[in-house]
Amino acid sequence: MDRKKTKGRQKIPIARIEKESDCFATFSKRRLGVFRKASEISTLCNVDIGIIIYSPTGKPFSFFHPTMESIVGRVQNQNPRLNDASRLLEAYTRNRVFQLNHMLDKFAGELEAEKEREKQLDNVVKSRTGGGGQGWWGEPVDNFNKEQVEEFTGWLKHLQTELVKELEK
Amino acid sequence: MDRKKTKGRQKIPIARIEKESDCFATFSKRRLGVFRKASEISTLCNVDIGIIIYSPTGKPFSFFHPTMESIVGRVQNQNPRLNDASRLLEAYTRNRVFQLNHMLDKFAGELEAEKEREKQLDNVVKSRTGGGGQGWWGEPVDNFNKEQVEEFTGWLKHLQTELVKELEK
DNA sequence: AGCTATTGATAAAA
DNA sequence: TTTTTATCAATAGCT
Repeated sequence: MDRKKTKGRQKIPIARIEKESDCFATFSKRRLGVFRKASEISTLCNVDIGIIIYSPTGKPFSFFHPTMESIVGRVQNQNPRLNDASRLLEAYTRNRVFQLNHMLDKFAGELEAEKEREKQLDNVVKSRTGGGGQGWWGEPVDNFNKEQVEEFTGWLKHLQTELVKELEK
Repeated sequence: MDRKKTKGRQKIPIARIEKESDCFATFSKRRLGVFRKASEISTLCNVDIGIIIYSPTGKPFSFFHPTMESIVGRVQNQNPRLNDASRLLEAYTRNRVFQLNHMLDKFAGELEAEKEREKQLDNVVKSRTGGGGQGWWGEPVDNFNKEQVEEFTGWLKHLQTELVKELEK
């Protein structure tokens, strides 16, 4: 007998999903769906797009094509004041690397591989935030947990977005 | 005979659509599709999302959630910009703690004393940022090199000062 | 994290 | 552009 294995996709109302586990599952699936759609339209029509979305737990996720700089850059051209915000963010990034290295040096200084890892971290940071890339999810990042990179870059992008929102008022 | 009226949807490669009219048509439809998906996920999961997309002709379109509510809420504040700067700083600090813990976890996981040190670091940072206290620049911290604290808080102060200067303009 | 039965999105045509 | 139709793609409910 061939009973159906599942009910398959069912129609749901577009309203708050109260059950937390369902909400998280839906968010995971649909977030990827939105990013995929964004990627497709940017490729099909050769247009730039940027998305920021916060998870139910408040964690920021983002998608930019080709780069965050290119998206935000256009806004900056219309608002000269934003250049200052950009400089701030750059300074923040530089200091952050310094800060992290310092912390690692203090708390993990005993590790032999530390120097190498610091270098890797530095490279990751540079490659994630530097201009001229092929888009943020071009090449995979070796030697580094992808989730961690997402968290980190997500935060940087989050900060810039907040600044943009603030200064656009 | 009932010949089909159209071929219906056909599979297409995700590659640049060269024909301009097709490209524009696809952009129109898919832009709405992306916005609809964004609206749905924000409703289903009660999350915030923002999208900026540029049309093939360079015209910007955007979708934000929430919209009205968040703006109205800010207007009610006396000094919304300073509050935003504070909020930024708080978010920065929270993320920084999270990030540092992750870094330590990743790069110094081998250390036996790691957990203890993480705890110490966490405590230090928490005492810097602790809610309802005298503010993050309060009293000095035990269990931590004074120089390091100064360096760290110095950077935070610097960031806040810069933000305030920027946002007060 | 995977699997299907369904619903939903959309390419082509008008 | 927007609508209709036929088909392809995304995903809700289960495991």
